[in-house]
Amino acid sequence: MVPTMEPTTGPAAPARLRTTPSWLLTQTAAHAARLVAGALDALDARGYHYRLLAALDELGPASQAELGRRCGIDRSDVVAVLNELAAKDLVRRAPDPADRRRNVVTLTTAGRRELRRMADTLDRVQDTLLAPLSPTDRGELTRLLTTLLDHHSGR
Amino acid sequence: MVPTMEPTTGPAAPARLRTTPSWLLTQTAAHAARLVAGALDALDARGYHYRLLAALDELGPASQAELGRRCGIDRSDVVAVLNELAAKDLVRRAPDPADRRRNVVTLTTAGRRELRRMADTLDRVQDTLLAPLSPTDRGELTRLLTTLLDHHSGR
DNA sequence: CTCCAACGTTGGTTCGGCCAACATATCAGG
DNA sequence: CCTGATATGTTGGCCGAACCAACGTTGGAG
Repeated sequence: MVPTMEPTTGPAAPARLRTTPSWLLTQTAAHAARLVAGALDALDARGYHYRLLAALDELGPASQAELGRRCGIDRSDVVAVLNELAAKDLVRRAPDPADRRRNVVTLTTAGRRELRRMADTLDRVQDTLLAPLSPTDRGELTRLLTTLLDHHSGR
Repeated sequence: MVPTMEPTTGPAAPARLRTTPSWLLTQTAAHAARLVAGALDALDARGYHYRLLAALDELGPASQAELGRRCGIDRSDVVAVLNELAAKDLVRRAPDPADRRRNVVTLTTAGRRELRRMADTLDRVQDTLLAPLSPTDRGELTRLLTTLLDHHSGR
């Protein structure tokens, strides 16, 4: 299930909070996460699933550690999510002959198809999320956030 | 304890993610949350504690439900956090004579002092967080996020 | 050959955000 | 006046994202 939380016209938050960037960031992110979760829920997926599928699509077959590093997901969490993806045959996991420590994770055809559905769904979510912003503002926001993200994730 | 996660120069994330606003938002928010949590941890506090103290300082004595509404914190969570704050004498909880369903929560002197410390700490965090942005950009970011937040929280 | 590093895996933890249920108290309508 | 809807505080849960420690296996560099 997924949170409902419709337009509950809440009273204004304290000014001290409303003017604190970190608060603005985490709150808007929370709203974004709600939208994403709600949309992915209909596809029986979560954020981690999409991230891994997207990475696999872009990188091609990769090890679990590599996937985790790319997506900012802990190795241990990658295991669990990959189990779920494999159970749905969206992904295949095979031992790497070249390095027997590794598993080579491969995107299946069904996986690629499912990724597409998720991507389409999420595209619509982005529009809902950014609804009040002009195209220019959307670009600005992306630029600013990218700058922050690059800065805070080791260059 | 608090997550460490220093500048682990991670490999670039998939482009599909890096260009998705909701992803940028949640990721930067995660970094922000780490910084905030780390800073507040030194004061033996969490985000919820700061939010409630800040709201109390701005609203004056208020009921728990009101506080929750203002801060976007669930009633049930307010109870727990208020217990912790009361245990440290940062806050006092008394039954409202005018409406016996309610508790009137009051900020103590120690509470006001502690709020100050937190606010100072968090001010420094904002600077760390926004380090790579010019003053102009910081303003822009604040503006954009505020717009989004207002839009998505019932006007 | 020996260590150390990397990998996958298991089994935890924390924090923010939720929901359901209940008892008590208030309040508005019949 | 009574009765039913509504608000409040409280308890006790749940979930997702993000972490961490530890273990056995495997690889590689010295």
